[in-house]
Order: sequence, then structure tokens, then C-alpha cells
Amino acid sequence: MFSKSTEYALRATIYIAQKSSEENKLGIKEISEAIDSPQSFTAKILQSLTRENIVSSVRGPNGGFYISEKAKKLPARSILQAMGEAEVLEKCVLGLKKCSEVQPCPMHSQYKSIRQQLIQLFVTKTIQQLAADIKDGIVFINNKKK
Amino acid sequence: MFSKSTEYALRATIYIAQKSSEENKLGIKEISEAIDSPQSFTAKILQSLTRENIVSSVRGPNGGFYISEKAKKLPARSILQAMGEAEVLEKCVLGLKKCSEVQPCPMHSQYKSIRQQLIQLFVTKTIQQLAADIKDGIVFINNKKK
DNA sequence: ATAATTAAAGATATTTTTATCCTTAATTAT
DNA sequence: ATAATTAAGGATAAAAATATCTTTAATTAT
Repeated sequence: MFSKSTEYALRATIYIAQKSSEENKLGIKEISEAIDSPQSFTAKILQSLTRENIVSSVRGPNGGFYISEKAKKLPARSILQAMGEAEVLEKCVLGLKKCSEVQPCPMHSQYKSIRQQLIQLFVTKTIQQLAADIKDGIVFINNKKK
Repeated sequence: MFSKSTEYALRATIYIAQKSSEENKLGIKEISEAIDSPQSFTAKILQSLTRENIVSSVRGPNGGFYISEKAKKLPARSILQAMGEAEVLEKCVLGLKKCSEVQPCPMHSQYKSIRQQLIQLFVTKTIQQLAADIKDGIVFINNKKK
């Protein structure tokens, strides 16, 4: 559904939101190992997310990544937007440029409700909420082998 | 959601199912122009679909592509399978390898119903049904500019 | 001030996806 | 038989996505 970059971005953001705070930042090594993503590539992705103000970072000793309380309130979709992949949620499932109510593709009438739920999911769920579930021990973000 | 290849495959298959028959085959030029896809690339994709027995083809004058009555009864998902992209429907939205009921990702509980509907859509809708709607003039597959 | 630590930035490499082109094979019509 | 038509197959190219590595800048601790 999403590119690897975006999957890494979602996982990393949720992980950072759960494990870090301004006082306790996370290094790129810990993050990439936890979410099972290539370290340097993940560094690039976090760089973008930092530029887009989803993630905050500080260089130097005891530096690292964290997510501000304000950013934690952003919807999951803002991560997709930061990664330039927000249109995946909106797109016609057959890739038609002009698929709409007036010119629907053969899947439009069934797919539109699915799309609506998908958008709803990414708009209503905040980074904070996704991270909170992990804290409660209900869900997992860890993708390590063992 | 899907790769361009798979989008072209879905559109081409539906177009062929609607416009062709064993007696009236379609050439690659007409197909690629109708669905707005690069001609040579679409030829490659139709080649795969032919190998996978979704589409039938005949070479030579009055040759071209068509879809047998039997193949028309296949679910849309079989096109995804032929393109090697069926797992998109099943995958964890965050890309976690082991996301499941016992080890759910933070989106699992909300996403699982969406995924179920998506699978349902591709399993229940046959190529024939998708094409029939076009014949009825209700929906469109044409992606041409004008 | 100096050294150590950590992310940012830039350069480059690799892989995959998307796309094109040319030749071959099959089929049909003349 | 020959020529024309059309898809199949193979080779190659171009673009995008994924990934790595090296240098630089910021920050902290000594």
C-alpha cells in the first residue's frame, strides 16, 4: 500500500512518540533496530520528518530524536503528507485520473466507502493515540526477528 | 496502492473483457490508447497476463487480445495474483511482518475491517462484472485526456 | 579549548520499476 | 510461396526507490 520509506516513517514516528520525550531522546541506531529498518536510510527519512516538523532532533551528546507534545497531536496522515504520499489515500484504485461520482471507474461505487474509512483512520488517529496503545502493552511496533 | 504495472493490468483486462470476444480481438495499440498506458510496456504486461491465462492472444492479421468466457469469471484478485501483487491486499498497513491478532500493530484493530472489505471487493467482483458495468454505460475505464 | 557524540548534508551506489526498441515467430490474406 | 500483420521475446535504457558511506555542523562534557 505504502512505499517502504513511508512504512519506515510511520513506524519510526510511532516508536519515537512512544519511547521518547524532550528529556529522553532516541538515537538513530536504537530506532532503526527497533523498527527493523536500514539505519542510514532511516536517518534520511527522519531528516525529512524533522524538516517537516513531525519529528524534532538535537545534535551532539545526549542528542537524538523526539516528538514534541504538539506534534504528537497530529493525525497519522500528516506523516504521509510529510513523505509526499498522502494521495495514496485519495487515489482511484485503478489509477484513473478523473475517476469521480460523475465518471466512476468500475470499482468506484464499492471502493469509495473503503477509501473513506481509510482516510478516516489516518485523519482521526493521532500519533499520540497510536503510541499510547503500545504503552498499554496492547499492541506492538517492534519488527525485530526475535 | 498498486504499482503502475498492476493498474495497467487491471485497466487493460477490464477494457479487453468489455470490448472484445474471441471473434473480435483487440490490438495493443487500441488497448493502450484507451486506457492511457505506454504501448510497449502494456504489451509486456499483456504478455504476462497471457502466460498466466488471464488474457488470451492470437498473432497475425486479425489477431490481438481477448478474454475467454471462462477467464471472465475469474475474480479481480486473480489479476493481482498474476502480477505478483496479491499480498498488497493482505499486508499490514505499517509493513510489519508479524502483525496479527496476537501481535497487532497500532493500526491493526481499525485496519483489519478495511482490509477485509478490500479483499472482499477483489474476491467477489469478477472481471465480467467489472466489464459489464461499463457496457451498461454506468462506469468508465477510459483514461484518455479528451 | 579540546575531544567526543550525534544528527545533517552531500555524494554515490544498488536495486527495482517503468519504459522503449528491435528481432522473431505465428497467422492470415493474396 | 510471398507479403503483411500482429503478438512474443530479448536486449537495453531511463527513471525512481532504496540504501550506504563520508564529511560537516552542532552540542555537550571534560
